[in-house]
Amino acid sequence: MGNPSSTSDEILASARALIMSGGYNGFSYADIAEVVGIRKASIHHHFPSKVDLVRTLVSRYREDAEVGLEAFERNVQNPLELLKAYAGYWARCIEDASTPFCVCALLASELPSLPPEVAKEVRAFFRFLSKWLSAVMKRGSKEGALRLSSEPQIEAEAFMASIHGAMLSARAYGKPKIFAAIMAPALTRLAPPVLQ
Amino acid sequence: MGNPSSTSDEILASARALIMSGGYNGFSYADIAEVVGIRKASIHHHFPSKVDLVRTLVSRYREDAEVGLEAFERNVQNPLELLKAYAGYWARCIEDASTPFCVCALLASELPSLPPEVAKEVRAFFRFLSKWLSAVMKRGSKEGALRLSSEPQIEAEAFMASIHGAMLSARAYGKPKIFAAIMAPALTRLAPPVLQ
DNA sequence: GACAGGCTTCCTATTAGAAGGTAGACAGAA
DNA sequence: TTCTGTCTACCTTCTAATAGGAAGCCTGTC
Repeated sequence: MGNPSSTSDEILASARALIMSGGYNGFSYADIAEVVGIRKASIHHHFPSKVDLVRTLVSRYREDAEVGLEAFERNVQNPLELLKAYAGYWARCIEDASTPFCVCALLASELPSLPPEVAKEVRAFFRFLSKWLSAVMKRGSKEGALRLSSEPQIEAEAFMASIHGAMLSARAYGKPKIFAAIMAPALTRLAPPVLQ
Repeated sequence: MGNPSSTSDEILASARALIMSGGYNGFSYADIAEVVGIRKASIHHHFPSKVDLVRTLVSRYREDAEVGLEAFERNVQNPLELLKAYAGYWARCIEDASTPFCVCALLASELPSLPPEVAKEVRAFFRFLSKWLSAVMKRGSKEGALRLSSEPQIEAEAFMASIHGAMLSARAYGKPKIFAAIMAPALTRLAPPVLQ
């Protein structure tokens, strides 16, 4: 702990990439060991069990998202632009294949078979993202920066569902561009009349 | 082979339920053996390898979907009602917990780590569903039964993304009702002006 | 009708390897 | 010295898969 890229950070980073590709049961300590270049037993020193590792990883993932969204809000005031920035962030991640899928979206799909401690963290991520999107929708509606056709909470859930579904389609078709193609009309629809 | 519920059908049915809960790597031959009440080795008689089993399962899943959607089209002519029937079907499946998730949506999220033969079948399912939705959108647009704000193909992809994303949220929150709550505005938006 | 052969289905037993995890030793840093 | 991080070596359980055989069933032939 301390140096910019400690072993435990490397373990978390490789586990993140592996989960992103195949979910909780899609990777093993042996896979991480090979990527990081240490032995399996050394991983247990940092994370006694697989549950510890993934719990930490998901918790960290949510913290990173919190920091990232706060940064967005400092740079972008307009709620519509904020949603565009969020969708654009994922469009770039998917198109450059750096982060082709949301860790928590993948884990949520496996939720019933996940260890309870991990499931809890995944649910916390969904609640956090939903809350943030709800707040953006609510503010946008009040300021006239967004045109909502339902309650802000429902609009937030629908927006999140589009993001996750579009991500899934991009993966299924192997066509990253489909993500932006799906999100573009969803964003246009939210634009106030004056901008259309 | 022949009797209404053969052993191989029982194996496929239990594998389907197990995949729906935890994906490709979330179940084993031992799990199926316990549910069906036979020995692991007997499963290998029906499906020599796990890839054979899941390939058959996904292929059968697509065939079932084809038959189901054809039945919908015989009973419902109006394109908007067809989309409502499709969303309603999933709403019921999720709410009564009988089929709480789409097998292919779950497998698609794990696509990069799936055996190639299985991945191929999953992609075929997405292409099939996309094609069906596109045709419904196109016809609805021509007949004036749907009000599209984008190209029919894009509307079809966006609709499918909403279905999958809403499914994921219902699972993440453990609240089946959220599925219908997300789909309702999506369907209202597609209704032609005269119906609003 | 009897029976021989083949086929289907399931079994026990076993394999090789991967999984997550532990024990204990060692080297270097604080 | 003690703590940290890593190692080798090992354990147990699970995993998919195979070998070989027993039981039942169908079919054709005498």
